[in-house]
Amino acid sequence: MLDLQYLCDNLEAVRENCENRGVKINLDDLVALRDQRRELIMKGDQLRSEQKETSGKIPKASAEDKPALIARGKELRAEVAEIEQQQKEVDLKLREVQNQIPNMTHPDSPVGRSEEDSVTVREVGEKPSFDFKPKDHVDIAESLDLIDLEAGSKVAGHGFYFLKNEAVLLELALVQFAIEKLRAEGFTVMTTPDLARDDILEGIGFNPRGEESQIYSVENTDLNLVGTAEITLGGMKKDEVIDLENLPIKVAGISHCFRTEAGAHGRATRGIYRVHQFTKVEIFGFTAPDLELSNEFHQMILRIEEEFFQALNIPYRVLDIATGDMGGPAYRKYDLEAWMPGRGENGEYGEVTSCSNCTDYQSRRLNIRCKQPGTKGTQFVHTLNGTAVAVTRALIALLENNQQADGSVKIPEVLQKWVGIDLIKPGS
RNA sequence: GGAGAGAUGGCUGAGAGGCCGAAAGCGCCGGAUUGCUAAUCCGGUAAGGGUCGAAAGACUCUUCACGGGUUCGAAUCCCGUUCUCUCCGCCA
Repeated sequence: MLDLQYLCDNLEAVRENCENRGVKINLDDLVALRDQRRELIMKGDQLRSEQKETSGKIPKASAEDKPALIARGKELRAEVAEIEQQQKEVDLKLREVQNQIPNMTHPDSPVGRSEEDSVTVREVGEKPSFDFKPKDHVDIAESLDLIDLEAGSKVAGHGFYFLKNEAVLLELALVQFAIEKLRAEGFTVMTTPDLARDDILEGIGFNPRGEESQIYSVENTDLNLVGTAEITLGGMKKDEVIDLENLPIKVAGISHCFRTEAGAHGRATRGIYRVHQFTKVEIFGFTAPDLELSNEFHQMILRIEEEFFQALNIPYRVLDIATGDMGGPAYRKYDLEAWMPGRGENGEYGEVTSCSNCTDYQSRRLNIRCKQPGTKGTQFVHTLNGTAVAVTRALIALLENNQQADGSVKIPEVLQKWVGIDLIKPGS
């Protein structure tokens, strides 16, 4: 959510930004509602002021003056209630409009409506060349007995899976490797709740209930299965005031991610590329409200994400995501796409991680502020998030890039200490 | 799941219908003083909305977990909710 005052003071810039982001919105409504709100506040203030004054006189008033004052007090109470009701309604409408307006955008983000408009920043690593037809992860997993998709469908439906044997060890190894790396980078690591309340989801920018929601919600409660630990890691500081000297806060969390994938039917449904549940290690940061600092933090997250895939020896490219494709809260967003030799005809890149600088868009709604000792007031912190590793996608890249002609798969060296072997062989 | 206790400013913690946006302490800021990794003294110090103002600021309203209610008037009384703590039960 953006600041109301800011929105009204920068209508043209906001209008252009909405245009670039592909968000249709009537900003005139916003201004009209803001004006209504202002009038109601002024009227209400005036009435409450008189109300205070009236009731304040009563203890000292003479017996003959009292009844009139009390009667006036009753009148005022009714008038105040009326105004407050109107203001509540206006505030609600205002909030609705405000929530649809996306964050402002980094000046360097490529302008465009779709994925194709994103810009490749760099390609890193050498794509493996095979002297055989590389298999996709489903076929590899089949011959090595690593994933049971049918069992997943049986117990929970399409989009669920069982990892088996070395795939289990690989999941744990990927998580451990990520955690080890993040601790070395100074992050406080944690495991997080897999459920969160509606208001936390909304604060982060998710729409927990509704037709096209990506979120599984639990009936008869205000709880939802989280789509990412970004929700819980960001939500953990809700309503807090943080001393400036304690920023930045660097946290990372292991969680499961649950996504309904509503509207994604028919898109890359094979295997474990698009699933309803996966394990992820998420990076999250709270910084001072200073673009220089949060942009720097953003670059650090990107660096960590890249180093992770470099260490696994998986080729990838970095995309600077176009305005129309980055979602409401982000000010700037990068994706890492790993090379997946089994995708498409001759291999394709597939998204494995992303990272966003959300500036104060999330913190405003979550009410996460910071305070500098000795200064008046508070400011909303900047929040950032990124994926250290999303296990299923990383697993796809790992299996497909490291497959051998004999059907075996090499384990990247950095993971071997956890997996315990250097090669997954058929029938082993 | 059952019983009880609680939720007050950045933190600790008083307050028990009007004199309370709220004592005191800590912390923080400014100053004085002595000098020596500090002590003492004095003063200041909540957040948010709105109006006016170029700004500094002035004025005003809201906020004592949240939502209702009683009342001319609620941190204070009543009801509901959430959360925390203690005890009991159950349980990995």
